[in-house]
Amino acid sequence: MRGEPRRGRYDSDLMTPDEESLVWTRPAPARRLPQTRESIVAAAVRLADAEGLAAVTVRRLAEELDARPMSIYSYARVESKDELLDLMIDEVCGDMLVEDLPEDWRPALRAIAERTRAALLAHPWWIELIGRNVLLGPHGTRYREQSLAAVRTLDADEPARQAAIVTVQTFVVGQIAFALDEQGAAAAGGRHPEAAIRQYHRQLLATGDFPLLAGAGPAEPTTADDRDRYFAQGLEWLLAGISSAQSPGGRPVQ
Amino acid sequence: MRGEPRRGRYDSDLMTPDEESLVWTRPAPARRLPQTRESIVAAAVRLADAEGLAAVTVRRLAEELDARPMSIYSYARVESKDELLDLMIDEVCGDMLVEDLPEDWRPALRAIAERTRAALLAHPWWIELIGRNVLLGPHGTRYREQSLAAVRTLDADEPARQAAIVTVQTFVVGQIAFALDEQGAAAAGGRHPEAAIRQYHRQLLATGDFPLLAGAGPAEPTTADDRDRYFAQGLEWLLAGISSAQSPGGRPVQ
DNA sequence: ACCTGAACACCGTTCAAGT
DNA sequence: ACCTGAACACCGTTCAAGT
Repeated sequence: MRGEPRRGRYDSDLMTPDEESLVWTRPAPARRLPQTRESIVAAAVRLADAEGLAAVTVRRLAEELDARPMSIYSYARVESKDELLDLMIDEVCGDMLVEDLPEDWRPALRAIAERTRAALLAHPWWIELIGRNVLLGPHGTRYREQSLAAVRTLDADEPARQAAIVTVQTFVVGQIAFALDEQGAAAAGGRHPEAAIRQYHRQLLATGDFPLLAGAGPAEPTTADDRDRYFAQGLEWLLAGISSAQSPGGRPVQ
Repeated sequence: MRGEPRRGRYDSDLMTPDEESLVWTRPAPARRLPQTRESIVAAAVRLADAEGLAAVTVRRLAEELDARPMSIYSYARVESKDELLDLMIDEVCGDMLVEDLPEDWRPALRAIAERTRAALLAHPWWIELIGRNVLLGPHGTRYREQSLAAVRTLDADEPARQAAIVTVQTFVVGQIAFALDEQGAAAAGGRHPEAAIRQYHRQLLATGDFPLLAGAGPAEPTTADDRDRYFAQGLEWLLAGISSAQSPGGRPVQ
């Protein structure tokens, strides 16, 4: 399959006269198909998912794709690593889109919140990139359109509808941010040894300055289950609050 | 005032025979008082506030304090730059503490939310550091105690009280995150030229795939006023929702 | 024109040498 | 013991040279 009849000793420009090994004993001709932008962005996202944003360096990415560092720029046709990050951001925005958005604002907002949460949990590094106009790209734009569609049936004035969108987005991002914070860099290499944290915590409580924390017992780390519950609970509170903005129910709370 | 009688030509070990300038024409003897941990952390926070987290490098910080890079580690008694960031994080947590926390859960949570928001707007880089156990330090611990104190009067079961805390924290962080995102790196150097964004946006809308965005008119950038309103509105919705968790009013929404 | 090796100006941190 | 200069192994990116 792999082995083709060898035609001559030096007919390949990959072979030099002093090269003694037989062609088929060496790895495939390194036919580096030039990577596409998509394949590079996908590789970068995979890398970030697996090892965190810090692992995404131009050199490392090149290694991953069996290319030279500077080729990343050429192949993906980006002018800087920043632009590559922009592409990664928008890729994840694509994961935040809900397939069949319900008509009603309440299930629609709930669906968006849950879909967004799932995407962010799958790509936690996305949060770290906030502050870079994360909803600017094509998928991000579609996401904004989706949010507008979700609140169409919310019977409130335009500012209230906009506030509802922002509030829900905001809530999701905040939830994930704190969830990631609590599990800490624990996943990302365990910056602080668990034992050290516990001992320090005991030491602080021993001062007597934190009666309520002390009363709460030995700070159990929040479980994934807890976080699911907090998310569901908070979201329902939010939706309940927003529904009070409905015109029939009265003026927006203020 | 500055000039003191010159006592001799070489009596200072800062002066060498070939040094021709007069003592008082040169800057003060560079009496580098060894910096304290506090002064170093304060300088780092100032630097981050003024030029962003990226500007906080060991070398730059040393320059700022007229010290050698490696002295930062000695003076602040930190083992890595990561630990310095931990100190910076906790410093900001100190700014999130409310002086006189109201008794009632509702004004208490509102006060915490507003105080937290003010601190985060003053130190926007804090958000980027989430994921590092931001509430682990002494001030962070006090902040957690404060949150527990705030919900004491909330007549709901423990999980609901915890959810209320998480939800409010979460909301604030999310709000700031999106606010920073919208103003983008605009402040931080303007990654994307305003004109380019507008043109790209027009181009996307021209596809007809975004009827609601198109109908909303030329995407006005959100003003600080808008953000204040969204924050206030969202917070009230949230508090209204939480109040539905009060035992007399019925079981927590679900 | 497209691709890329070498080099540049950074970074955090190690380490051995200073005092 | 405390402090620090030089060096190391990185980083993103420039640039000139290759094809």
